[in-house]
Amino acid sequence: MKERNSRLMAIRRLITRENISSQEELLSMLEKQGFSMTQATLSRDLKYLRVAKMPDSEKGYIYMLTERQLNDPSENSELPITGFVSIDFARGMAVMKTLPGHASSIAYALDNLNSYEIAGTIAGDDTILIIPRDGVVKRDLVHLLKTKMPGFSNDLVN
Amino acid sequence: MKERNSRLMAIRRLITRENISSQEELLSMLEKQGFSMTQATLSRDLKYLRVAKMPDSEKGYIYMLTERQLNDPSENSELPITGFVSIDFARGMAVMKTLPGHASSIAYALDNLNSYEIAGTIAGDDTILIIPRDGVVKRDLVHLLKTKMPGFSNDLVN
DNA sequence: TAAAAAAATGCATAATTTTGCAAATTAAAT
DNA sequence: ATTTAATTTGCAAAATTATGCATTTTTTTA
Repeated sequence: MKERNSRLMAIRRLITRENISSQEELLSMLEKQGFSMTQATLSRDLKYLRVAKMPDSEKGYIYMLTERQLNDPSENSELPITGFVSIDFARGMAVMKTLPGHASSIAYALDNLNSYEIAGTIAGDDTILIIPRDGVVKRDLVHLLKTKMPGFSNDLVN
Repeated sequence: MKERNSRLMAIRRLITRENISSQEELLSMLEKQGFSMTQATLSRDLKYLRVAKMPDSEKGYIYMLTERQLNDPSENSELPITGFVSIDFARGMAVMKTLPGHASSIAYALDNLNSYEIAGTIAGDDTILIIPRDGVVKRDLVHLLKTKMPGFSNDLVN
């Protein structure tokens, strides 16, 4: 149903933007946005969204998004990439190392994949910062690269 | 007290090694290890440790550690850096300002520290984005820079 | 080392979250 | 268009977690 989906989106949005410490609190925020539901449903939504509750120094406890999993089944479209060295994951982002001078061309190619997973890239001389969309995890990105990038091997993933 | 500390350690250990879904469950595990306490105390311990509870596909809900560990075994190896201006922290990352044109050389030097704390850097003309590894916090990075970068002062940290 | 301050803990209970079950709504199949 | 299967939801109650307060234990201070 459409209602449920937009509600789930709204929940994610609220959780990232506000520090919410209870389901009742979140519930009233949702109601202000026009959603009507019970706390029980919200509990199930949070479970579905894999939202975690963690201690917070100022608010006591707050909800926060954790990692997700999902992705597009569009496979193989080949991407001629040379100069790739290795890739690291940190801060929910990927740091790709390339041969000196190769960063921008590879970044350009990555951008042109127009893949959902990648929100954007920034290239230096031999390093590319890949910013994945919210909810996209390491595995999603590895999967993407594996299918789109000839010669990409797990051995190069740190 | 010593008891409390070893208990906190034990809790962290158990949480990383097992998938625990309730405080009662964790409590009985702790009792098997010789700790005696009530659920109330455990609740406070988890809060102190900033342990989050998140939905899990197999166990329903599980506890998990959030932030960090620290590090810094190797000290002082000096790094001749000039052109450094200031550093800011945001989004779990560091944004370093340099004199115009100095960014890439400093970034290069930082890369060559091959320090665990830094996953990678991206340099523009007078700005460097430093991406710390997961778990590495501001203090860790400041410590690293203080020990490796002559002339690095707290005054330059925003 | 006695006194004072701070920290930790248990108890009981409040607050919050999860869930079984039945009803309602939506999607699929005939 | 009906019937059937699947999904979603509310309700009420169970399960789980957090916390105020008094007490004990530990640490500091004089």
